[in-house]
Amino acid sequence: MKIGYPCMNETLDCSSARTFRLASYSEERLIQTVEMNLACLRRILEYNLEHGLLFFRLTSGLVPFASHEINSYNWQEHFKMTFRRLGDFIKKHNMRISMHPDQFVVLNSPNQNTVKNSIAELVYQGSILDLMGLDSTAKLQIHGGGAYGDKGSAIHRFAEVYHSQLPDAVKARLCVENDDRTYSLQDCLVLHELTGMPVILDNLHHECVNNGEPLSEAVLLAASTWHPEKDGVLMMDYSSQSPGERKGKHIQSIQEDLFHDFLVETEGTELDVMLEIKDKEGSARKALEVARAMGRL
DNA sequence: CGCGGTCAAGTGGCT
DNA sequence: AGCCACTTGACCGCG
Repeated sequence: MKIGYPCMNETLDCSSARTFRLASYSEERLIQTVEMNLACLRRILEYNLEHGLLFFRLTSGLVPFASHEINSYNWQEHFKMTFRRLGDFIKKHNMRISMHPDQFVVLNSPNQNTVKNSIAELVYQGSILDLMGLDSTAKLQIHGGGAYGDKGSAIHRFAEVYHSQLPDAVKARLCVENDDRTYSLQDCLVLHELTGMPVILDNLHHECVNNGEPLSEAVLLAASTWHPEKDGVLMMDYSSQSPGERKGKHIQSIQEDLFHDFLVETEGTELDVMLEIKDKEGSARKALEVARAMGRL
């Protein structure tokens, strides 16, 4: 089992998601920013290695405006070697990588322009992983999208876009994750049937929206959608509810007893865990200790 | 130099 | 009807 955290490191004094306003766009600014972002990413990966954190989610902000029409610069070529070196480091240390395109990526939107922009964003994020030379076990995780008052047809529209419009390079990496209000695990399993995409399970979202499956059963169902060679082992997002706050809100810092219970419930299934917890690597390191003490690493 | 309004993009639940 | 949260705040103009 690999344990990790998303996007940013709070210990280090750098960000790999620096950006700028569209109004300030220039090629020079773009190059400068990407350079800083990738340098910071390198430091984060080194930190992670040093602390045994072998799962990491890359921020989608590595290359600002990468899928925006204003950006016609060939940053792929310009940063080719830097990406390759990052990828070599990742592979050398057997790290697992994911990316999570944000809420604007909606493949089943009735708005064709939204779909077009979504695909461009997926192509961009996939190309990061391609430039790093990572295989298809490095994943892009998205949600089902909107329901538009008729989730059944929204699901089928998703599948149709998947088959008719997505490049193979994206399809090879795409996964669907259950969300906290619309697409349950069961809905994601239908999407899996229609497309072959593996299903990422988020335990907190599953608490919010489910069809009565206990977590232990949900984990088995999700794991069955992962092809061991092509996809790697099941990825899960782990969090717990922030007490007294809006349903689905992530907790500030890991509660070790709950994480312990989670590991008990998932016993017997191989999985990599992404900790979606506010204090990032702090909680990830605590989780590592819990897992270590239980002999799960 | 610190604060606060705003930032490329969509959706649905809550107040 | 408008606000807010979402995998992650960061930028930038203003005082």
